[in-house]
Formats: sequence, C-alpha cells, structure tokens
Amino acid sequence: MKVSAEEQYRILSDGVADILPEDEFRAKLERSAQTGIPLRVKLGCDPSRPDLHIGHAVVLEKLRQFQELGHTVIFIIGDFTAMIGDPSGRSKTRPALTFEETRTYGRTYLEQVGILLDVTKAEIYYNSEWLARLSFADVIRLASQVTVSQMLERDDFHDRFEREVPIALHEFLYPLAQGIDSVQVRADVEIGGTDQRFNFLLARELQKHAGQEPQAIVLLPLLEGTDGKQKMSKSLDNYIALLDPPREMFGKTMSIPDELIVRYYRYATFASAEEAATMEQQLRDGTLHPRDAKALVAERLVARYHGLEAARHAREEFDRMFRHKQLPDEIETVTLSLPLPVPVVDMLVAAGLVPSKSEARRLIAGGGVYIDGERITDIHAQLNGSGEYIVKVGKRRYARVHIA
RNA sequence: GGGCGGGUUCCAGAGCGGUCAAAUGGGGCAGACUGUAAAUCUGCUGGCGUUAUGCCUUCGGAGGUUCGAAUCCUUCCCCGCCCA
Repeated sequence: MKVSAEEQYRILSDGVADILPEDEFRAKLERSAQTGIPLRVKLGCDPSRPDLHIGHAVVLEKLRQFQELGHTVIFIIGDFTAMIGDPSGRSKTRPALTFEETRTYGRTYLEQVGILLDVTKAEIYYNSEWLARLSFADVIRLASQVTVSQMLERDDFHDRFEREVPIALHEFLYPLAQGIDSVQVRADVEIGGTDQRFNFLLARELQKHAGQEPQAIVLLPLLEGTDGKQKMSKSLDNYIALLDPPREMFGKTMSIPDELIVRYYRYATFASAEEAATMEQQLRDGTLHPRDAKALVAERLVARYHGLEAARHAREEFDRMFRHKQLPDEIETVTLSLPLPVPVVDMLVAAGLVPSKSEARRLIAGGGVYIDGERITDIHAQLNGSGEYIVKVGKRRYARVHIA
C-alpha cells in the first residue's frame, strides 16, 4: 500500500491535539514515502497498571493508523522505573514491581493493545535492557545535558516549586529515562497524551546530543473520565476499561456529563470531525436529546469492543433497567448459610455488597437498600426465612441472595 | 551546620489538656428531582455494637507527664523556607 506523504499527513493529523514541530513531522513522512523506509513510532508504556481504558485507546487508535500506513510501531515497557518504584511516595499508587510482575503485566498490557492493533508486527522492548546497564557516570553525563531551569519548565515541577511542595531529585530522572529510551530505539516519532509534551521535548534534546535527528511529537487529547472533571485514570476510578463488559461500558457512558458527549463521540468512538460537528449542532438546536445522543455514543462504543449484537442488547437492557425500572437480565447469585433470622445488615456484608456493617447501616438509614423491591427502612430488619432474595443496594448493585 | 515553620481522618485544612472519631471545604456514597447528565436540596462519610453520656483503632514513630493527650515533655524519623 503506497500512500502519499500528503495523504498520510491528512490521516495522521486528524484528531490530534498537537504535532511538534509540524514541519519536521511532514519532512519525515515525505522522506519515508520517498525512500520506503518506515518511520519508527515509539509509545512508552507503564506496566504497573495493565488495565487499559478508552483514554489509552485514543493514542492506540492513532498508532494503529501509523501501523496501517506501513510504519513501525515500537512499544517500550517501562519496567525499569516500575521495578524501582517511586521512593518519594508522592504517587503512592506506584509500588515497586518485581521482575516477574513486570513481565506478566507487560504481557497483559500487550494483550489489551492487541484488541486495537497488530502487536506481532511491532517491536517490543523492556527498557531495563539498557537502563539497568547505565553506570552512575553515564547517568551524570546524561544529566549534564539538561539544566534545572529546563526541568522547571515542566508545569507540575514549576507549580510545586512555586508552592514550595517538595520535588524529589529522582523525579527529574524519570523524564531523562524516557528520553534515553527514545535515543536507544532511534525514535522518529513519539506518540502520547498532551501531558507528555515536556518529556517528549526533552527526549529531543538528548537525541540531538547523541547526534540523532530529534523525534517528532504527536500529542493526542487526554480524554476526561466519566466524572467529567479529571483525565481518565484507573486511580481516580473514572474510567471505562477496554475489557469492561457491555453492560458496564454502556452504563458508565450513560453517566458522563452532557458536556462530554461530543468528545466521547469523537475520541472514544472515533466519529469523524464532521459527524461530531453534526451532533454538536443537533444538540445545540435541540433536535437531538442529550440522553439519546449519549445512548448513541454508548451503543457505538460497546459495538466497537463487543460487536453490534452486544451493543444492541446492552442498550435494551439499560432501557429496561433504568427507564422501566426493571431488573437486569443477569444477577449474580450469592449463596449464604447464616443462622435465621439473619439481620439484613449482616446479610449485606456476607454477600459482599457492602464493606462493613456500619456502611450497611448507613445505606439502610439513607434509604438505599431494597429487598424484593421493598425499601428497607429499619436498620434492625431481619430476614426470617430461607430462600432467595433480590437485593438492590444503591443505584446499580444487585445480587440474588440465596439463604440456605 | 544554624534559625524558623510544619507532619491531623480519602485530599486540603482547623483544632492546641477533657464537651474530639476530631470544625470547615472538596471528594465519595445514599436519597429527592431527572435523562444512571448538570445544577439544586437532604442525609451520611473509621470499625464493632446488647444502639448505652458504650467499646476498640486513628491525629509522623517510640517513650513519658496527667484522673484524662491530636493537644504538654523527651527522643527519633520526615518535609518546607531562610542563612551558611
């Protein structure tokens, strides 16, 4: 497949947040088209959180396009830093991984990537391959290529410096490590979210020092999480995982704030710019109800990962549950053997619907617990007979509790 | 090395001998209203409970003073600022 550089640029620049420097990127495409040598496109991955979500998919989708145009995709699993962890303790959600864990997670990661693109055609590296071998002298030499004020240009460092919040020295070394990766694999292009701008630019400096042509940078928008406030991330629990089952995926999408509908349409379901503009217009002039728009996005999203059939089914079930207040199709059955009569509070904990008895009492007091459709109002309520109870906790936690 | 200011519940941040499981805000959860939206309003937000002005664990760590400590003392660890 021979595609002109011009056409490639058109495809690859669609939906990106930024390309820097744009002319260098074009030149690289041009040269590649002429020589037939594919571009080396790098994506760094963090193996400590192998749960990919649709925010990651924004980047992966772009990577897929590069791959389809014949370019070489390079995954770098950042096992080295993952094994060291983050001693500053600022990001507590980053425990040091063992070697085995990094391999397992690396595989899990690539499996999920495989949903979107052809991993067998990609180059895959673990960066401990080279980072672990650097001597302290090497590190010092590399560190000398960057100044502190350059480092302080990065927003979050700048910010913390201003606010007198500590910055550990090693935090400066992480961007450095990422840059070394780019030098190591001789990246022509690095791709990632807009929050990586600084790190990617730093890599260019290191590449220049190493006598390489600096990489071009393709930045993709960060998709907001389902809360609509912060970027999608596992630790904030506002994400839609690639592996979420259809019902979850559909439901989570239905819970996003209206302001996000078009963005999700565009970046989660990859609607074209024209389609997105049309939807935006329809929402604005009131010909499309936000709820329906959201359902459309949700259905399209589920279809992308689970197929049309599953998507249609998810939508029907959603309507039944929330529009018509009926029960979901499948409810997990929990069998308990507890002495009768059993307090509802105990049952909720035993069934794993609630983490503690206090929490269970709070929920009951707040009117959030239903058994067989009846709201429980007394925290001392008991179940007197054995048998099956349909238990609902809050908006969406259901269980079929079988008391033996 | 010296001086000063700090380390509090998910986060920020009050408290500075008892009335403190700890103000207030944010976040979260639940309820009302809805479109599983937003906004708004209400309640809850350590655990256990025979639900009692109850018990247990929590205010950087370890000791101590006291009838009683998040609050005072000793010591250790950690952080920020200024000076060198």
